[in-house]
Amino acid sequence: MSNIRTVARLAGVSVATVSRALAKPDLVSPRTRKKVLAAVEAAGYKPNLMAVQFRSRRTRNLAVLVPVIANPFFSRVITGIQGCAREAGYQVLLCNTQGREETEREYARMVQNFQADGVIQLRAFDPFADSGVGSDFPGGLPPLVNACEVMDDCRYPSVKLDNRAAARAMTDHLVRLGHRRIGVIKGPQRSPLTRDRIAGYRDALDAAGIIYDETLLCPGDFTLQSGHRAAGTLITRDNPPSAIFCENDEMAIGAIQRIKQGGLRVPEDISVAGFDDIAFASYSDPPLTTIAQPAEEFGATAARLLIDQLEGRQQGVTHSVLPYDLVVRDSTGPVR
Amino acid sequence: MSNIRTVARLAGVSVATVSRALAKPDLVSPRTRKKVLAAVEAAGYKPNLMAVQFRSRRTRNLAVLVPVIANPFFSRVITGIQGCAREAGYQVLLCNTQGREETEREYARMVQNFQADGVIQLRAFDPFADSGVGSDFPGGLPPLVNACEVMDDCRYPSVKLDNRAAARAMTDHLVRLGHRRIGVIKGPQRSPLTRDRIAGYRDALDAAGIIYDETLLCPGDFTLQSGHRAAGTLITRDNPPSAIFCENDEMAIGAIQRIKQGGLRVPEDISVAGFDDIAFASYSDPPLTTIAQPAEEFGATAARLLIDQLEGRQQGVTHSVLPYDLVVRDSTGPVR
DNA sequence: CTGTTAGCGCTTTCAG
DNA sequence: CTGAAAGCGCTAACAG
Repeated sequence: MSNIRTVARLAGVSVATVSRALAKPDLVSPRTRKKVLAAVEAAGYKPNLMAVQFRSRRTRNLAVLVPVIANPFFSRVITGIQGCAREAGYQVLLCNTQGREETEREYARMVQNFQADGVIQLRAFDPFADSGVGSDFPGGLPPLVNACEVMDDCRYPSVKLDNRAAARAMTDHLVRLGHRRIGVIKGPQRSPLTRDRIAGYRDALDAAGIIYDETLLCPGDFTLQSGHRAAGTLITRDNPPSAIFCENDEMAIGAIQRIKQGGLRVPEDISVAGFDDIAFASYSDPPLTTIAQPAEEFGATAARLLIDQLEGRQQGVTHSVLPYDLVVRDSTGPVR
Repeated sequence: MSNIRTVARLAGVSVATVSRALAKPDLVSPRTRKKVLAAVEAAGYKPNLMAVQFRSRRTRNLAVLVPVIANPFFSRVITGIQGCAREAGYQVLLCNTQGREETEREYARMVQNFQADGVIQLRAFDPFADSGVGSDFPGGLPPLVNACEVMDDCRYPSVKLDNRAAARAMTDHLVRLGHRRIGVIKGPQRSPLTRDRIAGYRDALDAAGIIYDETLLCPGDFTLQSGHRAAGTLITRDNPPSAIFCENDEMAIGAIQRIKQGGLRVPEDISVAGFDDIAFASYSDPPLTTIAQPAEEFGATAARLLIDQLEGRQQGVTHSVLPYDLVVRDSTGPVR
């Protein structure tokens, strides 16, 4: 394996010149540059990035903390992150955390260990809280961007949807169709997503003069199974809802299956709405009415924000809110 | 940021001793070890992994080349890789390649650049071919493991399914139900997966004395859309098939939608079978008959093989074949 | 514009 | 069992 010294010798210049010719071409005369490049070629030289990183104290790695990789929504977000990172010359270190705080803290430590330059956290949890870090970083703020599910009073740059407004828009849609008993299949209890979407749901109810009935809310955990189960609970109770708003598409798809198994039709007997607009949403039967989120853009924006911060191109903490889109398909219809 | 020298001073020992106390505790007396650990604590010392990696010439990073991250099957494979890597103290560098050879080559170069110790390739393409590498590595073989879609005569360790046998099992199942005109929605033309599955399909046909009719095969690209489109072609032709074998679940789900839109019922009018058994397969309507693959295990096995190779715990090139499982649900039924 | 020089933080011989 | 010393491959002052 040839190193920078080999190249220097071959080109008849110093190692510093080789380094410059490669990293900062305009600081070197065209002639020398050409010589160096030729020598690089001849030696089959590949810079040892480990050494480069070590010396320049930057890894160009971004650690991405994902609760569950195998989730179509997160997959899209990751795709967005990876695309933007690549363009900017960064790599993505994937960290599957299962939403465990200890695991998240451990991965976040990669920044202190110099394994990664920054962190993108896709969950509302601060892995640096009480870690005594902070003073080590400019502005006392570890290089983290919080995306998708964002902490309250987030001290980091963030990217999210206006979940409350989106949930309200969806509920309004159901109300306009005449529904007054609208069930909800919720996401994980402690998530701000869940709380905000419920708030939006209540906003719409209030505006329509419908009284809020807590017994219409069922817990879920964003899986197909939990949607299936929760729908079972809702449709077999006394006085079941005429519509169900699910906090993500997977649960909606699970719910639709359960409803049909109960001998009911969607949307004739009961309307079902989702959230996210994953690829499968338009292929469910019936195709799902849902809220489309720009998932790839979440990722790209988060990466952009983080990289700007890392490269000192950022003043202040930006909180970005991305637009949603109510997509009406066939799983919702007028109340009977 | 404290470094190893700070700790040495605090503990009243040399830096070498600190290094040993941390990396190879049994080479150091218990008393010294205790002193060092206390000093580490007091200084809030975190080893600079960049330096460690640089010095020891290992990154503990695995580069994973994925054609499309946003694909439920690959998501599961990645989950498996990441879990195994984490246990062994490795990180996963995610590389979304869109199946572009140039991008794959570029990412594979991370190994030569010392950004990653090894590569897991999920596609049947050798990113090191003709790169003149080889002599740099023990056994002349770059540290790569090929998983899921495996190259022919693969020179690397590999993990795959017996796709031919699996496709035959599925086709046999359809034949047993009385189907004799069985359409196929294929994967990408040049993929060994496609070729092997078609071979298995033909095996079953031959065994049943059914003549192979090439016009029953439709191209697809593993997306929902392509399944939808291809099914349209098949059901609107003269003498349409009574069953369709799709080379993955997404295309099957797309196909089912198209069939229903054509006013036909699944499986009464036409049976549909998939491949992969993604989570959505059991939630389609009707639930999909498919071939289950141990996706997470693909990932875990690939990671294990690669790490064994990296740590010199491997002699010879292992080719692992994982078991499939025919899962019969409701999308296939007897021919009318 | 280019060369000299001094390390980055750590691991690893090699002596003791 | 421990310390001294060398050096991994590269970058970044600093002089010229």
